[in-house]
Amino acid sequence: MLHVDMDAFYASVMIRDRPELHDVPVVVGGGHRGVVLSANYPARRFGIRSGMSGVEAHRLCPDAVTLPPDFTLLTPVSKAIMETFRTVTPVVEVTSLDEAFLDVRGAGRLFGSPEAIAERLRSRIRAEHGITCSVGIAATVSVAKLGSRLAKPDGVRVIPPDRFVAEVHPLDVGVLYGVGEATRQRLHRLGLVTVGDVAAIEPDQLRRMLGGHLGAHLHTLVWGTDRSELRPGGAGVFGFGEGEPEGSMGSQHTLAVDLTDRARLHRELLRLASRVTARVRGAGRVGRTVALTVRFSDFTTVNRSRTLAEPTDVTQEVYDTAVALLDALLDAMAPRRPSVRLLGVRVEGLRRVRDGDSRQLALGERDPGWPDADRAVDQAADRFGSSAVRRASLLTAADSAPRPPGWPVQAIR
DNA sequence: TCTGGGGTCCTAGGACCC
DNA sequence: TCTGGGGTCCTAGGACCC
Repeated sequence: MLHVDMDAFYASVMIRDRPELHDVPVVVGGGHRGVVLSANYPARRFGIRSGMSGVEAHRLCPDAVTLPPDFTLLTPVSKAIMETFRTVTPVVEVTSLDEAFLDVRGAGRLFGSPEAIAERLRSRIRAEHGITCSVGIAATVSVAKLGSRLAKPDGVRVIPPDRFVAEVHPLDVGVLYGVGEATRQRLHRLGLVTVGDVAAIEPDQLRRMLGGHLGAHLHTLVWGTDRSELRPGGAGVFGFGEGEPEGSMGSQHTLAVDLTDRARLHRELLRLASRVTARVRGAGRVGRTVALTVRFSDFTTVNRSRTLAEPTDVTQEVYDTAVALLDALLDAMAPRRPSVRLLGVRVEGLRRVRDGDSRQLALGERDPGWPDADRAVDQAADRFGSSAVRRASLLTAADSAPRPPGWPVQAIR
């Protein structure tokens, strides 16, 4: 099993063709109210890490160059790299734009040892894309993942089963794939600091201490015996695979300023619902549950959801449901008028559209016009770009400027 | 001028049915 | 009249990942 992880992927790709930025600190993401997505190694020398707030990064290194992520650049590079992986094995589990697990057990005859395969992939990626990556080699997913982390940057680390205890048991439990900050704190409070400390606990006791699933899972992690079979295709980073879905699609946005005004919040919900349902339709899916996320200024976050009688991909239905959920939430909090920092809309319980769905969707008590309006919006977006068509209620003053001939009409309601 | 946006999975309680 | 389990669906929250 190989885990291949690009080094500072977003930053590396964004500055690849800009040599003047190679040796200066570069931060991708961050900015106004955002967090750092990626930082190159010069920036990391100042203590900048991904996940940190943009403000914090700026404090650590005011001279760093900040770039927004350009997915028209990043996505093709990612896809090409994943295709390179598939030249050595068909069993590739893609977990994000910049990392994947490879089952190379069947590739030995053609390509040699896992170490040889790792070096082969690393040199191809360096030659074809001008970026480096790190590889972990082990028997299971979590150990391979740990290996690539320990190998960074630009290295390879093998952790064979017979060296697992010696190499991993002395480390902090937080290094394990699946042990985040909350679980790490919980274990530390129980006096379990290293991986070895947790390994010394009987599985039954671990389950009693932490709950059935987490206890059992943790026991496999501390002995390096978690899963060794991959799920080819992965988590649908580039869209769904062929299997029946389950799953969800959502969109959320931190507002430029916190808002209390309902009309403006509703407008934001319309923007989010439009974006989400366009993706749902584009994937040929419908979903039954609409979920709303609201983060308030004090950073408390609540979720409200409603399951519809029939699955939908109709913008108006998702929007109406999200508005109802938000209004009910805010009404329940009255007379306080909490200010909202972030809104999110998600469609859950997705499944593939079946024959006859579209007719069903257009009948019954539903407004028959909306699916047609959605289709028109999708077609115009295909031709002119997603910013070409918006509800009139989302137009700003700048949008009323004259348009070039042939530019599509914008108003739908 | 603290703390993004895209997801998955698990837990737990209540409703409802058998 | 009281007592009971199991299963499924829905909702809310939380942990985790990149």
